[in-house]
Amino acid sequence: MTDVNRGSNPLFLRDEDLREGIEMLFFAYRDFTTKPDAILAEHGFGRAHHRVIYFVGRHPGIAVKELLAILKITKQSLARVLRRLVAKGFVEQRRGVEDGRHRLLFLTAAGAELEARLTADQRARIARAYREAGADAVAGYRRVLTGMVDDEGRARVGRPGRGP
Amino acid sequence: MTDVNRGSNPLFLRDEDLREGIEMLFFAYRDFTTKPDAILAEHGFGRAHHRVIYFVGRHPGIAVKELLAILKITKQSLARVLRRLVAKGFVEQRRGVEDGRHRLLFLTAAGAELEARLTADQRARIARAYREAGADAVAGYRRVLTGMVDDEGRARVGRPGRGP
DNA sequence: GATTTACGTCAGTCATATTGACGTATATGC
DNA sequence: GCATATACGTCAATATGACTGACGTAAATC
Repeated sequence: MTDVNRGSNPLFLRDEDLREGIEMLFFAYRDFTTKPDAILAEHGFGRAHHRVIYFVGRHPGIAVKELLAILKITKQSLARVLRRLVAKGFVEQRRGVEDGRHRLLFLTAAGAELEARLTADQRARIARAYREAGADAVAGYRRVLTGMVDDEGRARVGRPGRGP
Repeated sequence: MTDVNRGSNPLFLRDEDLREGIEMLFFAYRDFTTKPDAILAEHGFGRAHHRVIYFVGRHPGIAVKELLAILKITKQSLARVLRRLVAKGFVEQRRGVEDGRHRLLFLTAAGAELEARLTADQRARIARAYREAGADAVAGYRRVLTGMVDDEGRARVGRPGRGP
């Protein structure tokens, strides 16, 4: 086991500490989705639409299969969400040039605008928390959360582009 | 604005940094719920049942209204979940002594056992991430996440008992 | 005694997700 | 070139989770 007691104080993990960690994650996620949910409701969209818009914006030209790997849902679930986003003109599909089987996904101008609106509150929330906590705390936040996600997801965070 | 640049390095927040923060939260939450979801499926339960079991275990004797305030869902949504948990013998309702209108919620022995199973993976996950990251990082994680939740939720984290 | 509070419930609706099966177009390997 | 694998779409059935709106009951409070 590496890096035990690396900090200034030894790490005694009581059940109470662990539960606090669980709850903070729950509350943060809950409050993190409140504002976007309200914006999505204007269009009759749900949280799933937000996730698709976010990751398509983050990885322009992402293929359906790669998006499925990020979201970890079935293609049937994604299809229904994607269908509406395309129908309403927020997402655009283009046939892949190198591999004609791929349907590459892009945000339209309207999609990019909606993405910005949806993410604005979340970005502001993160920025505020980061500034109030300070750079050292941000580094700690990143270290802990990175340790919490599975290897596969760890590789995916903060690496924009087409994917592997 | 307080506490800006409190750490060893000044805080320049690029869009990239903020998005990374958003994504880590998404992936952590996603991976955090995978294992419990599988256990819940054995009983035909969903994530909502886990949340109720967790918070009833955390606050034995909590009233329905207080639970609704934590979960931020409608009483109709809670009722359906609670009904099944009571019917299957995981949660128990007792009429309040001081105030006869309250239905106080408790886990049964089976409920406590299920709660332990459900939370085991999450606790292990947090514990591992905490140990690998070190005490300083944990303090940072807590600082940042605390800044992210709304005031109301902030007061609720890590304060077991009956509630206000 | 009237009002408020806490809780339960019926009814209808919608979004998100699942499994399973089938079809089509394209790429790849022998 | 043909067989197979891959990427994607779709139809169908089903379940959970959440909502709004309305109505009822019991207990506390003013």
